[in-house]
Amino acid sequence: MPELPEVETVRRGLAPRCTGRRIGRAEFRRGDILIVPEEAGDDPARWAAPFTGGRTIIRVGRQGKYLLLDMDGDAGWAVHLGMSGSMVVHAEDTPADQHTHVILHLDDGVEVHYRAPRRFGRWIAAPCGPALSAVQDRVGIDILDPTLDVDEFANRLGGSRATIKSRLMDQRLVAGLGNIYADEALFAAAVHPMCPASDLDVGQWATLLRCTRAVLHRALGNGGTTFSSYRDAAGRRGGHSDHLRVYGRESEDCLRCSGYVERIKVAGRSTHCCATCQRAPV
DNA sequence: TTACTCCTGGCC
DNA sequence: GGCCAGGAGTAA
Repeated sequence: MPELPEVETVRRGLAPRCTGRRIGRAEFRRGDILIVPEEAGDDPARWAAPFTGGRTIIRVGRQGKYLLLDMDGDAGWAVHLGMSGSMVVHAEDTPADQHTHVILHLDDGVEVHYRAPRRFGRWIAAPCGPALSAVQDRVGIDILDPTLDVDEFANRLGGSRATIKSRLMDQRLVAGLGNIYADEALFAAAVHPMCPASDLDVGQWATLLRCTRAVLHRALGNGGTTFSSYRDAAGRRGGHSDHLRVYGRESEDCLRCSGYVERIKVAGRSTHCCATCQRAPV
């Protein structure tokens, strides 16, 4: 389940292989993952291929969970991996299975395969601007953006009685966290996931921001978390699964106190936390 | 704020 | 055979 560390790992793998390369041919093998301008009509894949082929990739960026492929001619793609997507660099003429929905054939023979078995991923076209312009209304400041300070973090997420976990996962407020790392961050900060966001005090906001970033950096250092399908740009699994401290550890001992990890539902998502050392809402 | 939808592989 | 996982959009 690609969240920020996984998407950033993919980006770091793709960038050196793709930046400055011309896309000789772009193969869009199915249209239903594409979000393109209305004038594309009912055959988005047919619109997307010439829009992409022949252009040069000038930057591979990321904001939150979106990969941003900027191309020359002021155009781009914001690519979301959904929960099972991968972007893998292959040699020329590598066979693709039925889950491979996009193949970019680069001018040096490299192929970039976008695979998304569960098809939750999307390619969102930016027809006349950088890739980010296609998604800027749905993705807020990246949680690792150094210009995001504690005050702004608290301003964005606080001011609502909604649970802190649902606020942390709202990509429009702060982008990058999904279900796994929201649980990990809240555990690290010893904040209960059901705590109303507006109840956090100044110290807790500071701790939460610091812990969230530490959790993400640690996961990045391990190449992300793989449970089943996630792969980096070289097709490798992530190594962080064994380092998770609370996610997926239902009824096991808490790693910080004498309590145990329980699994509850918060905002409709399965949530792992320690009811003993993560301060529960009053 | 909650519930449903999309989709498929993996598991019981 | 059915349920679960989950990001994000939408509907109730």
